[in-house]
Amino acid sequence: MDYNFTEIEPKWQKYWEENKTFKTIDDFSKSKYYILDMFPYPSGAGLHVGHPEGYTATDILSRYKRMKGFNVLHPMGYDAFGLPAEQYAMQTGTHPATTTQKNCDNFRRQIKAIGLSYDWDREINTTDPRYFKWTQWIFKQLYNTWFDHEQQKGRPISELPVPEEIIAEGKEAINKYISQKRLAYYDNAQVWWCESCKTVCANEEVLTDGAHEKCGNQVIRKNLKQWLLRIPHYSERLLDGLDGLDWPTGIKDMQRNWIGKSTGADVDFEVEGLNEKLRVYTTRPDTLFGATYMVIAPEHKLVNAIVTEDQKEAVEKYQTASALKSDLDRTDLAKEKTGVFTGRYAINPVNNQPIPIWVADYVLMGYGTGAIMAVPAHDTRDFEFAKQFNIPIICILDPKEVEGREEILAGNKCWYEDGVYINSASDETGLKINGLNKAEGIKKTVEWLESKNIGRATTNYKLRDWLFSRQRYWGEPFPVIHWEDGEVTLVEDENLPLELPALEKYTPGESGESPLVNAEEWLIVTDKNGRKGRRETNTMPQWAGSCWYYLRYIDPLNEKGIFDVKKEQYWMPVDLYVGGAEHAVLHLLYSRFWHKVLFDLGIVSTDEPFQKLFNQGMILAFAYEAANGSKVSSDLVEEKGGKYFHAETGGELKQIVAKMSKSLKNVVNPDDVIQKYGADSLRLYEMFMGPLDERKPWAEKGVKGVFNFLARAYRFFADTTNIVEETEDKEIAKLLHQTIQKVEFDIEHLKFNTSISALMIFNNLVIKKGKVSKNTAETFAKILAPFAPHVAEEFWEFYGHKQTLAYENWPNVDKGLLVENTFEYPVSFNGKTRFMKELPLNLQIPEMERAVLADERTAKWLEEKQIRKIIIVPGRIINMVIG
RNA sequence: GCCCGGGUGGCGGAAUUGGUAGACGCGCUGGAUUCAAAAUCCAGUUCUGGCAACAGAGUGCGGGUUCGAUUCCCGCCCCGGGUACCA
Repeated sequence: MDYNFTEIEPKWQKYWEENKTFKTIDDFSKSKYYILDMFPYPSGAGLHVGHPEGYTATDILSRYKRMKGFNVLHPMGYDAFGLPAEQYAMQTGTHPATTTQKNCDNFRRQIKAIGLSYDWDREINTTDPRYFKWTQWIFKQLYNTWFDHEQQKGRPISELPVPEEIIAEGKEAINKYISQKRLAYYDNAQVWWCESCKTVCANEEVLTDGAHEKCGNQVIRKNLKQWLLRIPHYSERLLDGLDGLDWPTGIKDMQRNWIGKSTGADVDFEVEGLNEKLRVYTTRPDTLFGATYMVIAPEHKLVNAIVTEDQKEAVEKYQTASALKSDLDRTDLAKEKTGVFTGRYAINPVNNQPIPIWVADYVLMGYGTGAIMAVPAHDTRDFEFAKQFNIPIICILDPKEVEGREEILAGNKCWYEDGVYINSASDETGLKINGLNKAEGIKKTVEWLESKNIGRATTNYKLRDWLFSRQRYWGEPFPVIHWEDGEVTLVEDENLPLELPALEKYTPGESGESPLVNAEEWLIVTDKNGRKGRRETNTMPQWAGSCWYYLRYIDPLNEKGIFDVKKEQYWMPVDLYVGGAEHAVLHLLYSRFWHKVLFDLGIVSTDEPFQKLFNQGMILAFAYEAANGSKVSSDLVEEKGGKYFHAETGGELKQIVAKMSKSLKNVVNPDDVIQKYGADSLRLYEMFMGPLDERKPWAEKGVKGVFNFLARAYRFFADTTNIVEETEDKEIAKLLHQTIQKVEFDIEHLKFNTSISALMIFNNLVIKKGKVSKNTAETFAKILAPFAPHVAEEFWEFYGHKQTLAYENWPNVDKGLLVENTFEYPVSFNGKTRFMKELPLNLQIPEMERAVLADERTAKWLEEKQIRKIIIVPGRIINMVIG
């Protein structure tokens, strides 16, 4: 009986498809389980073996949960807007929709060949007008929502209270006021611009070295009219929500860092000879006594007022210079700090001392107030700056028993941890914190500031407004019209979706406009009064479609609404969401933001979308490196006796592990693996490689290993002569139930590698025994089914069943079979295991002691030694302390 | 620099969370089968010494706690990811 996977697998894939085996019914009486994969961008290259890693894991869990009686929602779709299809259109004139369609068809074919149990009737595609109609609809909700900070909740814009004085100013002022509150707004924004892609990018899409994440080109700053979303309003909610989620701590930490909450105080400083106050934000108001200078950002609006006549030239020169610098230059840590004295002094409110005001670009306009008080003794950046410009450094926090304390007290070393205040009291102002520690100092100083009305406790966040438009064709059009009189209106719901016009040319406008400006007929609109308007030519970023797709799977064909309310209440939240960690902050933060807005508006029933998140690790591949460190393409590598050589130069190469890449020619295509070993082997190997969340290299030899397991299992379990109608052998029965238990536990904990190992161990035993009862064989087929569903269905049919086993009950563990009467104890002397001794588990400790002492092997280890102590842990170990 | 992960045989990785380190798989060695090979089956395989029984060493490094540490604590080193003048 040969394991003929090329026959078995298409047979069952056809069966599942024809019988709609995995169609999900909205049966509200059953317990639900919503298990979601991050949907792919359908690239022209097709799947690589990294995709099926997460997909297989969720498929195993889905199949298992079905057998456990759950109603499982397990859908797939495509995040299909994106630049590659548009770039291809520019080169060839092929409509992006055509390219996208083709790529999706290929992805679907590849995914189906893996035997994944998706409900294909729920497939969605973000570029489908029936889908993006609702993306546009959500945009309208964002536009028509404001955030009530008091209630910490998004509310309809119609409920926004407008102050009397604004109403008095008239309609224009009211509209302006309202637009300042909308979660989506249109404004001039300093944005990142990629000259090669001819589009703006969100902060998050710019890498730390200033390169565009998508293309690697260096981005520049540009001022453009853009759509932005006020995600920072939801900072606190986004932070709070994390606590209740079952997510990897690393991802939660990354989101927390990204939101970047900090608490401190705003403090107002009088400026000498000027009727202006300089407001700073500090997290360390307690160190005010140590403030020896102040810094304002070069773009600060008070710079011109503060700078004195004789410093004017130098400051202006500095402002110009830093305006020209890219953000990369400004944030490059390697460089030295720069700055210029303004010539003017501020008054430190805690002791009325004048301190110089400097302009320096290490202070950023976009955070806090764009101005700081500098405490060089207790802040490393200020310390560096003060050293450079010979500004006094006054230590006000005694670190006490710390190495280098003298240096710190002398102001030669920076100290930013806790301590006891010194030099921190003023009779004149009444603030005295000497002797207190950091926490007490902060509290007392803030109270003092507030009582004098010169400062207040404040919270700041790093999170910025989300730049939500792109100068692209292949994205969702904004349902927005800009009228000639300046009014902005949204397209009526009944006129959604607003579809993309056909274009002849996909090249973007030079001035930074999207290709949509070329579609004149689409672009220009006239209302019933003859007023002319122009449609928004920007389109939404790719994040838009992926922000809410998990909601559409719930009711994908609904034409009347975004989804049915009852269905949403039944299926949400997503119970398990599996995907790559590269979406840790972007997609997952954006999604959570939209979801919370929809929740506040009463559209969805849960505050958070994804209850449990799991990140699969990246699949890497072997690559080869020459002696000089250069990488060698895999097709030029020859293996001889476990060593690797360059096919042309003959030089020995080192095997390394690297990301799969076209240039290294080490990309593995699942199609090839399936052709050679079958889908069940592909699935098994994806899971057997190692823990799901770890990065690990693909090794074809490993695929062979799991293939051997399936082939061995097939030869045994598909052979009638091995399957007998008898009561089961005791050893097999016991191991079978241990295996059920192990597999079940491991699936629940997403430890698929060890569950497969357990199945192998069982397989090895029955083959050794030579025969097995029919009942056992059927049970084995069931527990194998989530992992290798094709071959499991084949066994099931072979044992005479007419229906799929996809909905058979998961076998129960017979606990009675697992009870052990004896245990083989490792007997150790001083912690070193010396021999094994089997003892009944019901033996009392003194009896056990006697039994071990009576053992002749014990005597050997006791020669000339005394027993000091005997440690016995029933069911675990026996250890004798001798000496 | 800071925040997360992670370092275990020739390789991928196990270890019920303090109790026999190396499950399972790959590779390798020997044997069976075969004219031969592939496939398959059986045995062995952490390292060092020994024919063997056995002995010693061993989970990145150095300390510590413990009868007992891959697991807990302290101090380092290396690799991966994130972040970066956020006051």
